[in-house]
Amino acid sequence: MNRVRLLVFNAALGALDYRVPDGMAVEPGSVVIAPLGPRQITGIVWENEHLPTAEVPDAKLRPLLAALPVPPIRAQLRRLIEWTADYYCAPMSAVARMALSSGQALKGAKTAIEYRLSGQEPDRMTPKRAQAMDALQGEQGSIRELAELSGTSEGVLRGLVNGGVLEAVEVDLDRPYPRADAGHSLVELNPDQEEVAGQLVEAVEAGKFAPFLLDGVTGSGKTETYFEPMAQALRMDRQVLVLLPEIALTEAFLKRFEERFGAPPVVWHSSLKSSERRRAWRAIAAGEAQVVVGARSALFLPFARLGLVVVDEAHEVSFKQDDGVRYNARDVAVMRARFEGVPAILASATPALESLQMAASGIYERLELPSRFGSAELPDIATLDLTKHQPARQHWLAPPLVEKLQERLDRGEQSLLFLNRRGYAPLTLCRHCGYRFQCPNCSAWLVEHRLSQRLACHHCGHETAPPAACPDCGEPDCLVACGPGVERIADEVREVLPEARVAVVTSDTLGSPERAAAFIAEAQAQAIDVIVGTQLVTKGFHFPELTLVGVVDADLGLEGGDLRAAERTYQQIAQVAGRAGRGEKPGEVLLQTRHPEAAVIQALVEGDRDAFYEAETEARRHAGAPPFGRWAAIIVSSEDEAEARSAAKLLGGSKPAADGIDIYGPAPAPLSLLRGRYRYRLLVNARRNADLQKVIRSWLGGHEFPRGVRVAIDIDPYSFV
DNA sequence: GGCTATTGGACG
DNA sequence: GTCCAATAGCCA
Repeated sequence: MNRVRLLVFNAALGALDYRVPDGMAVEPGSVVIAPLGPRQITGIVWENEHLPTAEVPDAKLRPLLAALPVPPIRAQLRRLIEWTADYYCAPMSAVARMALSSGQALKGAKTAIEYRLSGQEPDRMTPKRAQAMDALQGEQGSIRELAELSGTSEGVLRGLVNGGVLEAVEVDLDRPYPRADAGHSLVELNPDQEEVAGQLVEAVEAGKFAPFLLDGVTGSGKTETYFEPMAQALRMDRQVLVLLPEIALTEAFLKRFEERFGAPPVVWHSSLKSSERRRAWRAIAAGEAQVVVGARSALFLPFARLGLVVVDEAHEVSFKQDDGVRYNARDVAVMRARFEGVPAILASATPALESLQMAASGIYERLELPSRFGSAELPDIATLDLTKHQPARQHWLAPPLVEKLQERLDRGEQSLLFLNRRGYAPLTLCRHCGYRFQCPNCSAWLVEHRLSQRLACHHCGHETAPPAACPDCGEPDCLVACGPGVERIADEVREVLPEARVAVVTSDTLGSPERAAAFIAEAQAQAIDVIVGTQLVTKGFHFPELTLVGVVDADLGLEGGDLRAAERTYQQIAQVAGRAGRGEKPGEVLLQTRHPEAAVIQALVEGDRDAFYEAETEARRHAGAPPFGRWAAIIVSSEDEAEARSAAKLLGGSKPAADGIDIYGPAPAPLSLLRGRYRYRLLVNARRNADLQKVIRSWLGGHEFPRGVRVAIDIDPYSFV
């Protein structure tokens, strides 16, 4: 009897055995439809020895219903799915689902009927028919397209179809992508870039796993450098995966890519339409998509012959997925390259400490681009002590910063103000009774968005219109906005520099690729004088006339005291500073701070990255954090506060005592109410040699929880939220 | 007894 | 996850 094991797309079931009916051909990796009770489910044929399950007698097995018309998921990707599920303590089915991320593609080709001349003569010739036959020589298309082309009516053409003069052809709706050409337009590299590019090209040629840390200062031309190994992969007819942290960044990247390779790459992100998704997925699986640029979800795409993996802005925290399967795309990307046996390039101007450590210990090869491209110099960074230079009441820009902005405006240069807070004001309260507007689903204040006239929660999407009177005491016109968001800073700029053209750049205003492209075009055409933006503006953008960067609140990121606060602050400010002085003119950066003596701020001012990383390394060693130890967070949540608390307590009461493992908590999670769920958190710290995942699995595996309770495991947590 | 809400187990 | 059947809870 021909039986197979399936990984079925159901977290609770995992693996089930089925019988392969006569005449159906399946192999490991085949995507199939199987019966489950009265329903049908999708599954992937898996190796028995990789997917244990309870033995079930042959007689109980039901036959598979169908094999789907897609190439089998290759062993390399199956191993990656296993590794990811194992490392992040996630169900394999949830990880596998990310690989089959286009339901449409699984159904196979979507075809349409097109028509072309068959060579047969019509039984009866009319002037219209002659005109059509004349115009359609060598053409093919739908009836509508051909009618347009020939200047005749659809009726005339239907007549020709019935008479056999036009023959029907079935065509694949998913048109092939334009081919990228490795030699389309070569860019000139400086000697540093040449050297690094040469090494990377060799690595692609060798076709072996090799992880690289491409460590280049902002503006050093990292992208152009890693374009060369990409070109090498194209010459070898191998595919390339490029991961970018934000969709907003892809526009700028696409433009540079097209200039270099003569055709746009295939893009992949969560907001693709289902038809685009199908087209991309099928082209990737067929090996026809040459270069795929995507957000982290592109990691699990079924490449047919991957030749290189690139992670750009590899330090970005947005590579850490925080819902569903909580994985870090940067780390999984390296594993993907490893299973595929190809090089991986992590590119960043401010690498994560873990990445630097990997380089220091010889696991990653570090390649440096120490200077900016061309004549550009790194900008001067100085602090602006807010305790000495106080902004006016209800204002947040200190006078010296305003003067600098005015100077740039007078010279026709651009400025950028960075504040990592969307909206107008982070808190609204009633002047009369002190009532604060809070989200009903989360323990968070509602943020006022004046542009859209809403009070919005940034965690769950809850929104209301600002009321005319206080909902608590009923006093009319009593609401006051507290603190600044980017919209409010933009208002302040318009007030102090009335003639300046100001643009607000956040995920609210730059949500779609079209709007991102429009903004970039406007900024490059010098139609904007002052850009006010959140972390979205810290990366990727290249505006040669931008010579001043003001960080509105350099201390903001240090609040909250989480593990990576200092590193994130350093990276964010170094990145945003890197937007200044990328052209001929030198750049200047002003950091508004109340703690000019803080180590992070000092390191930025001195430009002493090594000193910062050394201090940070010591802090990590002390906290048992990566790379010296590892953390995991276990979040117990329920819509019922008491239920969540008691479940968390129960878990806490059964903490295992394992060597090299410490467990803390439970305590209310930093956001103790999120999207209507009450949350408690336990933290697990493991020495480097302890098996963190194994301890957690056996600890949680021995527990039954009430229905409403969810337990989420976050390995290597980032946000600590 | 007859109806609905809840819960636990099976699904291969 | 979802369906189904057994069970508990409720009213008449």
